[in-house]
Amino acid sequence: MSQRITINDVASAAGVSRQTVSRALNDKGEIDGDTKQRVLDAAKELGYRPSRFARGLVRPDTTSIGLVIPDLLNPFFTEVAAAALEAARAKGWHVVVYDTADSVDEELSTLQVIGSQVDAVVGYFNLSETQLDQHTHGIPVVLIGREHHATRFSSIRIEGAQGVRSAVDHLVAAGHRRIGMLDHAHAEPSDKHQWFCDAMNAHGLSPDKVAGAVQSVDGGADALTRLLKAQPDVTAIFTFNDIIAIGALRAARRSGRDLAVIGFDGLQLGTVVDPALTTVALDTRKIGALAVEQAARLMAGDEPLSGEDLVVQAVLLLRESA
Amino acid sequence: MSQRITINDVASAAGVSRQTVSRALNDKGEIDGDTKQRVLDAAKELGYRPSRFARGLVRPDTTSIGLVIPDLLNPFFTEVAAAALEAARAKGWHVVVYDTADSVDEELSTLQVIGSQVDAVVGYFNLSETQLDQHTHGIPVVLIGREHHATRFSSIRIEGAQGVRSAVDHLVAAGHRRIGMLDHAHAEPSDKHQWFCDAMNAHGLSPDKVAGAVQSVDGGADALTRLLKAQPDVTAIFTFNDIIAIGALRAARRSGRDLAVIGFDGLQLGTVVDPALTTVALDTRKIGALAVEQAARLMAGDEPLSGEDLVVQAVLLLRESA
DNA sequence: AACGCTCCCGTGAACGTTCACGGCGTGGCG
DNA sequence: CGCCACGCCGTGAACGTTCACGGGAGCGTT
Repeated sequence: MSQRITINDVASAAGVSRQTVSRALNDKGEIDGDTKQRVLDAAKELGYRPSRFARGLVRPDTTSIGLVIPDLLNPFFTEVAAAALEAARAKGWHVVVYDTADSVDEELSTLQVIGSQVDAVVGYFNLSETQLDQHTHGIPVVLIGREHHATRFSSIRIEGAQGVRSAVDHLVAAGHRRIGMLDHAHAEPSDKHQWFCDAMNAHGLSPDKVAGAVQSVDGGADALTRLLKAQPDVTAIFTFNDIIAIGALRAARRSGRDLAVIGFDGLQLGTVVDPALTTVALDTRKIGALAVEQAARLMAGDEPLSGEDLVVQAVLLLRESA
Repeated sequence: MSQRITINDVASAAGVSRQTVSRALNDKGEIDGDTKQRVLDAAKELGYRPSRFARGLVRPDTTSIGLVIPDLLNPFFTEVAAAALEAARAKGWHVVVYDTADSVDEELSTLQVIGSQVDAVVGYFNLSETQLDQHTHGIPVVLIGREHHATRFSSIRIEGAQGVRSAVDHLVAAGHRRIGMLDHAHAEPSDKHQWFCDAMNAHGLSPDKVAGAVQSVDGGADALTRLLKAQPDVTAIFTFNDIIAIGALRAARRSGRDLAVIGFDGLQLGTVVDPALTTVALDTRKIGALAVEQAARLMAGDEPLSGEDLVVQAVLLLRESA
């Protein structure tokens, strides 16, 4: 029936041996021109396709890593993914991409199947470390934006306190005193909110004008109008991410208000809106490259990067919106 | 030295046989609880990691496809990729993503290495079919937005004439007569330019107001100012893609001009700008899903999709910019 | 004529895992 | 006591390819 066509089938069809077929297909030399052509014809005729597994077994020269992303359509993750892809290509690696839709179930089912396909995993997870450990079949794991404990794991740390501080400094220097924030809509406040509070306190300002926003453009617009209704005297805002900031920007312009806006992420996207978005930027290329580099060290058993080498600093990126 | 740790190493370390180790690691049953734990400990101790090749050889149950994209940072391709990822996940497939940076060299080097890693290839190529045939090691290939000839290949066709026609109809109905176009900057005009000309001619309008634009926001802004300088009486424009359209929109607003703009692609991104971009939309989800489905049929040897089932129709998507 | 070299080509072995089978001990039942 | 069933474990074989080696034919040189 639908048996697989092996190199032996091609060999007997062409009247030669395995090895000769192998030589013909891999441009090895030590083969006559005519025989080579005959073998190639036979292979095409039979629809022969070498088994990547058998080849990988005997010549284990290709490594591939899994890249786990919560939502590829979110431009931030797209940028990280593109950076990781580029870094991996430079090493000659293959990257298998998984989109978990920010769901723990999807993460689990991804992990289930990932172990037997890749040599290391890099990305974003909501799963607990215990669960990661359990389902990951012993391969190296690099967590982005999250702490780790087991030695098999490693993590890229995102450090934003200074960047947010600069943003608030900038707003204060421009004369703003009543500065609000649009945080995410989850139950517990984000890291960014904490950084914002610290920065405000350092200026003796009270960080009490906060609203939660769904992570979308409309969510940002919505949250801004709510915040403005409750706190009409706000003159500037800082947001959880650029997407929300863009929504806020739109809402402000539509209501004819002059409002300074600073986002977070540093997306390219921020340059297409008008005014271009001032933002606390993360170097997504660095994040991707670091993650891949760290995976490389973990796999090779080299001294892994650590401490300061593994943190990505957020920095204020001045454009037009503040 | 840096020899690979095999199942046999674990076996002798735990004082059992291969098979028992295999059972322990795969939750197979037929194994004592204590022995299982001992094996697991030994495996962790040694840092054992099963070879995906050996496993794949004996149990060939996982299929994976290659997705080749010219530029992941271009939101259009991101959307296609996300759709393909989703469709593949539904089938339990793995997707290896390659970004070729729109370069023929990168396409070649990608192909070089792709054959031994995936069971089918889906995506965008500039390479000639002969070259594809040569470097693709006999695996099925699905070309997006491009014709094919060999039977091993298949292609998803993008049909935009009607959509562009609707766009021009819409502009004409709104009273516009002097309608320009911002095409891409390549030597030969694009398909979209042809469609545009046909639509204009159908209205007895002359499609002579055309400028070439680099595919970026700035490129679009730039091209628009050039076009407006040469043709000051233009009241509406159609663009090669949404990115260019967004640039044009910005340039128009900054110069205080009231200009109707219609883009092409239907990106989500078009909703974040203000005014939201009216555009001739392509169903990226359908493109991705179709490509994966077709790859599935090719691999299974089933009757492949053909004719009308393989075309994606562009349709006018009215938002605010026209 | 013997030797060596080059050009082709074929044969065992190995890669690391799982499958199919068989075996051994223990306990229960007739 | 004999038999079978069951739980646990080990041994050959197989998956499909490449590597290392060996060998024969043809030709030129000594």
